Amino acid sequence: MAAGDAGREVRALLGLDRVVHEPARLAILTVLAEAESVEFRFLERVTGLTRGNLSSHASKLEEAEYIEVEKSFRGKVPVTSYRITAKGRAALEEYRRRMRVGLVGGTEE
Amino acid sequence: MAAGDAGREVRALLGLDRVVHEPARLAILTVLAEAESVEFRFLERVTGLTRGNLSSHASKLEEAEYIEVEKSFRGKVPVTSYRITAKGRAALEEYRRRMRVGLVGGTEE
DNA sequence: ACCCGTGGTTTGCAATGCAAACTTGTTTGC
DNA sequence: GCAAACAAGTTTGCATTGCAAACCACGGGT
Repeated sequence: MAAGDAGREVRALLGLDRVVHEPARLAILTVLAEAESVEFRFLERVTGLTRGNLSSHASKLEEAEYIEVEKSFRGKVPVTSYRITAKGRAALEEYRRRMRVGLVGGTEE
Repeated sequence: MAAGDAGREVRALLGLDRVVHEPARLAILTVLAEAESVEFRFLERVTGLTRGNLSSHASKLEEAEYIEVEKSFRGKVPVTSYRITAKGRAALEEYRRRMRVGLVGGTEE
């Protein structure tokens, strides 16, 4: 019945950041937002993504400068760690804001 | 620091219904969820989508049986109206639930 | 008769998500 | 000490899909 002013909320959905909107990347950013630094293997386990997908989504987040990558060695084995950037955190916050606005009436009826 | 149990919430994101997840379709469903029946032109205005996109997204929602289409005439001009189905409403509710779970900590820090 | 506006649908292209194959290096078995 | 298996990611190929632009059908002016 609030269809008259649904326009504003609904358009918030249309403006969602596509980079963040992809579930795999949203999952990655969500995890990174809660820790200083997260290792590839940990992300793999916690998200359940395959290595391939995790790798390519991480690359896309890196291109967008939403995360930073740190490559090092633990002993002799390579370890890749990720860290969310300020830009990434801002994008995630904005995404959440928009999504919350768009999810109007989730509790009603 | 709640990274230990982040897995459950994060995986909720990975299970998001792709049909609903597309912003244009989420917008359409959101509007339809709030009214008995909605006309094409109204949807066009309120979402800001082009006719082409609106038409094809509506087709996809119809294929998924999330909405029903009613074609009629107002005088001599064709009018297409959409109505959300029970299945569509359920899918939208489930989507919102998952998204809310996944959007953990949106207010913190 | 012709052009314009309304109400949609179809088409073509460029982007992208996913899984499977590949790469680089290390450890283990014999 | 050499080959096979394993670890940690990355790259590739394909099939899907979202978007915009072109298209179609029809009624009303002029």
